[in-house]
Amino acid sequence: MAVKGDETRARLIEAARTLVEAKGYHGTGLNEVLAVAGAPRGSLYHHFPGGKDQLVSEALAAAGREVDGIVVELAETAPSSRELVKALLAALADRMVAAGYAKGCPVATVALEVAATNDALQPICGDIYAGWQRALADALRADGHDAAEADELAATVLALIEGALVLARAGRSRTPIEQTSRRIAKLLGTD
Amino acid sequence: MAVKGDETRARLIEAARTLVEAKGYHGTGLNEVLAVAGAPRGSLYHHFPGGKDQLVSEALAAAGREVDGIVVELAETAPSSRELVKALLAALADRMVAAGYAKGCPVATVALEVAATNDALQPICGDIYAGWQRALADALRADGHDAAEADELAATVLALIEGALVLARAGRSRTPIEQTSRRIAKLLGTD
DNA sequence: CAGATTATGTAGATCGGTCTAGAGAGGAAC
DNA sequence: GTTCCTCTCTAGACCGATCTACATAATCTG
Repeated sequence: MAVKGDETRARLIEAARTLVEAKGYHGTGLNEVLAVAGAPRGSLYHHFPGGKDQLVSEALAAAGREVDGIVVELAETAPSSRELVKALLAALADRMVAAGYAKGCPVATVALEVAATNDALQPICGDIYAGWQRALADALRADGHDAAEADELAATVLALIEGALVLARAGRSRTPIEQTSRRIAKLLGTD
Repeated sequence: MAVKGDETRARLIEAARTLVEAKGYHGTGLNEVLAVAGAPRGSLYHHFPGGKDQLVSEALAAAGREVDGIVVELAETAPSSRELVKALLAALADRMVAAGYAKGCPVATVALEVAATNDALQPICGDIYAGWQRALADALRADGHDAAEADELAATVLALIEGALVLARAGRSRTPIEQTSRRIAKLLGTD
């Protein structure tokens, strides 16, 4: 039956997503994923014949979509892309603190770990970031920013967000995120 | 013979520094460190009785000082803190590409891996970032920036650098670094 | 019954860490 | 000057735990 199998599969992805965000690719063992998901070993290799890399790939993709969802939700009330970015930073900071600094950017840790060593996972991380940057550039263009500059500006804003999350987790403090958030206003528009 | 011991110790730190920057804390095995350093297992636990955590701690500290050195060197010719940051970004990009994207920020990967799980290493990562931020704030103040804003501005610039390195490694491209470098002018002063 | 999924068990490698033995360079004693 | 002692450091075997991956059997569903 498809239902039960899909549930197990979803639980495995969810567990992998959480653990990988907290401890990275190498820091997350399949035993721990299985324990958190409450699934037996056999199920893992049935649903993910590609092994750990396939599981982590799908977990990263799911995490990317989760952030997309947060953005979409925030976009409904944000009056401008500038306010959207500030709201996103606040939401990411809340999420990070609530998790005891076990959450930050769900892609960054793996991206750094595998950049030079895992040709299967590296492009996946790159694609997620590219998607975020594209969406950000679209929002900036829709907001009146110069079309030619939107791409560059989107990369800068994305870098600021990622960097702020790194500093915040390293120092176990949301201060860097708040500091960066205030400065982003100066970068995005003149009001 | 104190000399020979110090050499072995230094080789172990150097090997750990390189491997940890490339693959992170969990991704770096002591066997590999020993192989690269050409040292036997006994030497490791003689010089680092605290085990892996002590070795990585000292490797991170050494990496932090290496970046300090790069900054000091660049500062001799940079006419302003803004130009210094741009030169630093270019140097980091060169270093990253030359290493086949095995180098980026030597602290970031570990900082993300251990933020919520290793109480011995987390404060060390935090301290290194705090030191960089302090130096940056001093440079900004010396450059005429408002003293009250210097701290916040330093955090933002540091976040921008860290984020640019994450995006660059994730996409195996120096483009994000170049894009953010061009945008730094808008963040740092008005010329 | 057939096919999909779960449930274990286990293989083989590698992990971090510990232990003991020995190599080799000063310094002290005579 | 030679012997011997001591202390630092190297060398490598070894331990239990854990890792990813696979194999096989039991179970469930349509």
